[in-house]
Amino acid sequence: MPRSGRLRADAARNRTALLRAVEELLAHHHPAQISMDLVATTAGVGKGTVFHRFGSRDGLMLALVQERAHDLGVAIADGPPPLGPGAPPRARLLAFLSAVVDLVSRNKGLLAALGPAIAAPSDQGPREAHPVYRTWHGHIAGLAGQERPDLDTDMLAHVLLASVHSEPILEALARGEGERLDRTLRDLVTALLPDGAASHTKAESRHP
Amino acid sequence: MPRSGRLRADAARNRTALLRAVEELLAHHHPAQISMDLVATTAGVGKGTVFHRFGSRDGLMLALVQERAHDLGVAIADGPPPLGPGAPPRARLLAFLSAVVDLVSRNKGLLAALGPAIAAPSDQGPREAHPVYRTWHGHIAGLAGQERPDLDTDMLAHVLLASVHSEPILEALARGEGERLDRTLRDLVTALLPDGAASHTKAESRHP
DNA sequence: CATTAAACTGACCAGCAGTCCAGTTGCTGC
DNA sequence: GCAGCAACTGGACTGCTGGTCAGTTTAATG
Repeated sequence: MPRSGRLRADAARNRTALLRAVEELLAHHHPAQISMDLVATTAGVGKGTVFHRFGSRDGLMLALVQERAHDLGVAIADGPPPLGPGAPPRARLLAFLSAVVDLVSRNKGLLAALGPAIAAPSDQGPREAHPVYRTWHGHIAGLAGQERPDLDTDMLAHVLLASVHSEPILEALARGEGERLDRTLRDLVTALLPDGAASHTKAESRHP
Repeated sequence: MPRSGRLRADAARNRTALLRAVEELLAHHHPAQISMDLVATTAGVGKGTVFHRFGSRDGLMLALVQERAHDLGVAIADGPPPLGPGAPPRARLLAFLSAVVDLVSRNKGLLAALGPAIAAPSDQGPREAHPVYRTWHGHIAGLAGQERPDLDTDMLAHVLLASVHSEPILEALARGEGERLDRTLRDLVTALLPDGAASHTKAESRHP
């Protein structure tokens, strides 16, 4: 898997063709029955090309997820409130969770693709969660920690994110019931971070 | 996969040998690298026997999970409070969540085994969640609904259960950090179901 | 247009879940 | 006790998968 320098014209074309192919296949088939051969054929390239570019099945899925998550990443870093900086943590958190639910809802297969990729390739030691998960997790934990530094916000963030990995919930999302999940997460967060929870308006978070 | 009538002596012996084998393999290896061939060899039987008894890889995993979950199932149906009937819903819910976290913690691979089995074998329509998940989900939703019938407790139960399916959380559990998860779930539930939440002591839940 | 490194390809490999059936074995009625 | 049979057993076999590689093509550069 070549480093991300400038891609040759044909390479770039094939790269996007492959991502588009996965995207489409994921919309109509369950991830488990999408073979790399099928992806390659759909994209109109040889199978070797897939592995030359993405290294592995997980690499391909990861690339797709990163592409889809890119906009949201920009929005929380630089965008306008309440998603971006400026709004109070609780509002930002609620906005972020809504955005994630929305993102996942609109892309049925997105997290189904992410799921396997977040798991172990083999049984090496500590395992690295992939960048998208890390970013989302850090964002949630950070915001929650500003309002409730007394909680284990690290674990809390994992719990909240877990909901978009669960099969039954992904099914519900596929059925268009994203609103229900959004509402439930909202209820949870508002119950946990009541309106004036922060001890200081200008939050001074403690980093343990 | 034969119906669950009385098993012949040798069949019963092989059945438990196979379950023990999976159990042990799951303790030392990642689920993805446990082949049915390996399971059969470890148990000292032929591969055909595995499929004759359990039908499929998922069937085998499911059987193991059911065995492990059996005691808990009995405890919530007939056992003493707070796990069993008799205690107020909130206390039962907290006790149940602790028990689940405990169960999963003590069996690293248990939910890792359950994970794939809960997913789609192919892309048939509605998909059946397996019995253990259904039971757990129904229990949580029922208890929560008694205290807060205004909430979408069905979705809430999915969200709470999702935490024991998440890879990062399973890792944490494997590292012995079950207490952290237990605490976090506790915080969530107590925030959501405050002490005297139920409008009626004898709850009358609404089934949508 | 010549050169070169990058990119492409599809035959190939090892390993997997699941099938199949010929041979074996525990059970049951007599 | 034993005969007969259904249930059980095992391991060779199949079809498919993710991943590899040596040989070929092609975009970029001066």
